[in-house]
Amino acid sequence: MDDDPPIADLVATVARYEGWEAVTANSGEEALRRAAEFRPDIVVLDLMLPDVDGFGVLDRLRRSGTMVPVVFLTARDGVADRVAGLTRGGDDYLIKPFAVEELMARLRTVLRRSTGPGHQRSVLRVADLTMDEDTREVRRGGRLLSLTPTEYEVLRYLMRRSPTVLTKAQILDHVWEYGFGGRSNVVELVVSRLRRKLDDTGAPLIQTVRGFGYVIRRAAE
Amino acid sequence: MDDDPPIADLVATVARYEGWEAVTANSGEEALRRAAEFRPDIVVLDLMLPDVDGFGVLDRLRRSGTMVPVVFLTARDGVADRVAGLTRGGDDYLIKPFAVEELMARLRTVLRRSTGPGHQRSVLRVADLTMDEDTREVRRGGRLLSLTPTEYEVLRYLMRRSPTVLTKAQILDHVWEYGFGGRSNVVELVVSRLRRKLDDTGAPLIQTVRGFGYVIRRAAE
DNA sequence: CAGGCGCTGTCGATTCCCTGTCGGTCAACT
DNA sequence: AGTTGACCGACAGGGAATCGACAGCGCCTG
Repeated sequence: MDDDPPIADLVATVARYEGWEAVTANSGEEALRRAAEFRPDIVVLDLMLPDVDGFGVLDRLRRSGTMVPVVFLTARDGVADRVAGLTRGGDDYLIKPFAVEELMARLRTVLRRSTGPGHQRSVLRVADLTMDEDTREVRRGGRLLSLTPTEYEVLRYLMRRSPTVLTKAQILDHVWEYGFGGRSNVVELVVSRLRRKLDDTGAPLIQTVRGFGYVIRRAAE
Repeated sequence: MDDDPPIADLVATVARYEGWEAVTANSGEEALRRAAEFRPDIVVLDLMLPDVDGFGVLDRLRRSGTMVPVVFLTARDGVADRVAGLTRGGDDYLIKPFAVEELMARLRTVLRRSTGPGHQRSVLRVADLTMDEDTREVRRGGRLLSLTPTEYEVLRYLMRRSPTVLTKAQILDHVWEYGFGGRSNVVELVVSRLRRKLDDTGAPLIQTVRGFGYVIRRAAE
């Protein structure tokens, strides 16, 4: 549910890629109509709607009795503060421009805690490397690693998609904010820094596929 | 059970987040009906109902023979004094606007008193730090600390959710009253003050996850 | 009712760390 | 051996976190 098609499509595409069904709407009216018939498990609502008031949409959504969790999108200098208070219930919000993986991570988190009874932890694992998404602890063979936010995000994306090989462009598009200008070697750089921290102990985990991209997986035969 | 959907939703969402089941009602009639079929363990009743008399609801609830504990919500200049007389027997009340963590803490306390046989104490513990929610005593390795109300609430939230990493927005949304505008660094400040008191003795307990938020947990290896 | 005190939040200075750019070097494939 | 792609050291700009100083407020006390 969004205002400008690019963003809505972006979100829908990524969600579908994740294996979810997704429908989009270009106005508040349409959003409410489609939500009523589609019965979504989660709603992504852009509050910077040109014609409609995003909060109005939210109100009517709630008033119709649905408790579906909502994740809001908002511009930095927009209604960010008014939104802030809405994260209380387990709903969440992101400031545009955001990174696609960040959005998906938030959606997964909200879904996990809104549907499941207890908070079952989400722990990613590749070989002897583990990542706990609640505590943000990353361990290689038990040893705790200290990662910066960017390193953490890149590693999460690699682990989540493991053992798929990802191109640098894919990594850039998912982990950095959409519209990131830097056609540079940031990805290489972050991978390099990650390797230094990860492979400090044990065999190399992140492997280069020359001319294509990177994978994280147990060293191949 | 509430008047305006936002507050009712807020309460229900937070309760569900805690792992509880929750149903809401938009009128006194509906509240009584749903209470009869749902058989709740606890009722949150907003006394500032536009059409219905909150006390009437309470009376009829009691008249129907249920001893379910009730926690009231009321405006500051409302019927606070009349409510006070009703809070005997394990019930309680909050003045709006309240902080959600405060509400949840009260609900937990009332439930503990009403269902449990004896008053089993609720003591939170992280490493050598303990918090007794009955006596409000906080100790670091036996040494008693003197915390201000805000510090106490922030610490409780951090301890209760430990070892999950919480964003500043989460902390702000849960510990401060809903509708708190503060686009400021209050959270950072309170954490700073807490640290000075906590880490006075022993290793740092509240850790910064740069670019993300804070956790309280035993210092990592 | 004035004064004092403790609590809370704002402001701003400082420090530290993260991030991305540049460019030289190295490795791999042809 | 040449060419292309990958790696990573060094550096600088910017942003995040911390905390001292202070002001407003409410509460208690005299």
